[in-house]
Amino acid sequence: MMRRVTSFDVAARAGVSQSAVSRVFSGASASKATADKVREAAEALGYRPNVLARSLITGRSRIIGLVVAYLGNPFYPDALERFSRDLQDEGYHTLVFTVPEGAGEADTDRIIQQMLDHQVDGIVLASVGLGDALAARCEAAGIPVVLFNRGQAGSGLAQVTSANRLGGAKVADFLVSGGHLRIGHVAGWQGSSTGRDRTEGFLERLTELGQDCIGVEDGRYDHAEAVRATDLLLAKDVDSLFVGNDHMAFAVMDHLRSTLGLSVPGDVSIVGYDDVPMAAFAAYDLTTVRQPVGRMVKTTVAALINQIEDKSAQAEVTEIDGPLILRGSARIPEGLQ
Amino acid sequence: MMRRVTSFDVAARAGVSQSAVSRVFSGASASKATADKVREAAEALGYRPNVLARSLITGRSRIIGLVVAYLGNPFYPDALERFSRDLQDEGYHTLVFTVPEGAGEADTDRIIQQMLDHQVDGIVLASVGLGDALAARCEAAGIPVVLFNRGQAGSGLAQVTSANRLGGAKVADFLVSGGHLRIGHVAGWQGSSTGRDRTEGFLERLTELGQDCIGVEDGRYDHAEAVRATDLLLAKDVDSLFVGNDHMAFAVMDHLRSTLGLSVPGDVSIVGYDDVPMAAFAAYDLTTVRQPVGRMVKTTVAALINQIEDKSAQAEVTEIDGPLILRGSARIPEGLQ
DNA sequence: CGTGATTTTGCACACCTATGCAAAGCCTTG
DNA sequence: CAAGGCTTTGCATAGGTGTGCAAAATCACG
Repeated sequence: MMRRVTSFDVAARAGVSQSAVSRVFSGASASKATADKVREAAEALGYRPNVLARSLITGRSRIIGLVVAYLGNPFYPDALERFSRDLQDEGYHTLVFTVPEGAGEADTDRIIQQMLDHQVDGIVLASVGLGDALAARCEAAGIPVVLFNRGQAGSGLAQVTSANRLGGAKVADFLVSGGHLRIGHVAGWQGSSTGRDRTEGFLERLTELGQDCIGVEDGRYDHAEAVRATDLLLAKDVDSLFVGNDHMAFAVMDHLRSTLGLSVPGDVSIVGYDDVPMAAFAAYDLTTVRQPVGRMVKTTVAALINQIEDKSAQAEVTEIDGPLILRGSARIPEGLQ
Repeated sequence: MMRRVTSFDVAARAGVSQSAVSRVFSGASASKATADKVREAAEALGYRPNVLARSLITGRSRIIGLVVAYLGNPFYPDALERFSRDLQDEGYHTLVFTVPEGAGEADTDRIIQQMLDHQVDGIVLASVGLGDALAARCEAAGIPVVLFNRGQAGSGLAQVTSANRLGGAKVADFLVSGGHLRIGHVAGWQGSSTGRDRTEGFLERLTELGQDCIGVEDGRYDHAEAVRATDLLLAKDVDSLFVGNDHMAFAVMDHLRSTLGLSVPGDVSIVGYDDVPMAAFAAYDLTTVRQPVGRMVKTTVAALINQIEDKSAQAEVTEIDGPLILRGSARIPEGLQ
């Protein structure tokens, strides 16, 4: 195993000092002449600056910690892929941390410590289920944090979500104008801001429209729970369901069609939330509110880098609007055909 | 922003030398007495060793580079989640690199360089589409590499795959004993070893059974291509299709049922490969060969760590067998009901 | 208690880069 | 040509840890 080639080697070959080499590679000022000599020598020797040494002295690792809980919901892999790509484009890298299913305080602490140990420059918390403790501790450690697809009122943390209340309202508008009279709601986990906001926006708009919601059941973003909730609502004879995310909506549709032999949208209209790629598959053809992942990720990255480069920058709270995507899982109002 | 607390601070408080502190935290020998004093002082000051400094001097970062191309196929998020978790358990961390869609030589080079820059201790190449150049260069850089779900004959690299040839053969057995007479194959990408192996195992066994394959079309692991391939095979009047992975099989089923109005398995039996979680969803209920992700990942991690800790360890080539999972997308032989 | 073997400890240096500071170089202008 | 301003350069040090080496401490044993 050859010894690594260092800036001293390059300096020697180029006939300059080590600091000159450093300056050339860190973008500081240097004359054209020396820059050329240094680059040539570096090229010849195959020199690359040692990231670790650089991070050690600058205190900036150019690594972002991405905390994620559950990749089974296809919304998150999609986001993860984009995060990795966008951060790469900005010269950052992505260290992934997964939170075990039933993560307790202890697990959370360990993860935080590990991120601090690696001196990540910033953190993206891309998981609805994470306790507030985690966010608070990141904040306390003085590391920029952005919550992705997760809000936390009054936390003072930056956050990027879709316009969940508005999205919920759009679904209400859509179902009512579609002539549905017995509307039910399999809610997203009410312990999460996204779940609550979608539900509230939905119910408020229904009230404004003078329509009742037959029933609300918490599906906890979980397949089995969603099925259980669906059964409860069916007992109340619903003709339509707003389901808190696509992942649950698939389970609901499968249950309605395969287990109960019902027709969607013939017997029950289904509307989801997220517009994951699978929602467009013909087997589901799910009408749903799109969360614009691309823009959400770009906004998150921008907010994070902004905070990193200007520590005094205040935390922004961003909501990104997404359209209702009309497909075949819910009766479509005549005017919109 | 407080200054970080260093091993010197701990040493001072504990009344020992810095090296004593270092030894306690790096697991080297130390007397019980000093170890206790050091730990207590560290606890009081909130000291944690600086990972960067440690990596700089030991040359080991305890970071694994995970290269992945396409997370749209749910097999990979599942694997990624497990990698992150298992590596965390072993004290390693996961730096994720995504290869852009049409990645050229230049992109590949950049990714390698970035991994080398970060001095990753090992690399997992979890992508079938990656050029051999990447693998070769990692090897050249002297960093342990394991190919995940991807083979490369004669490369001398460690690799972990499922038993793809055997899996293909199982499908052949199953379709033939189910009484199918006009069998077609939407192949996985023939530029990948997984694709080729599944196809070869399948075709060889068909031949052994004295049965012809009506036609083979390369679906390139892509939705649109799979649909195109399906149309070509349907023109030959197939009664069953072995599709190279589940991800394509979903597209094929959607196309058959929704676009063409055919019944699965009534008109055409479909068998996939992977057994991603979605294959169990009622809408598809896909008969498929399971790739045991959990064991594949664990094996990969073990092989990688083995190579890291014992550089002379020779690269192992592991194949892991997985069962055919019987569901409703293909006619089931009477004996197996 | 003395001697030799073994463990523990501290010193000093290495790892590799970035950066403040002062000296040296260059350019401009009268 | 000289003076003054600006840019470039090298020196030296910091950043926080691991580790070889030799001294010191501990232990075993006669």
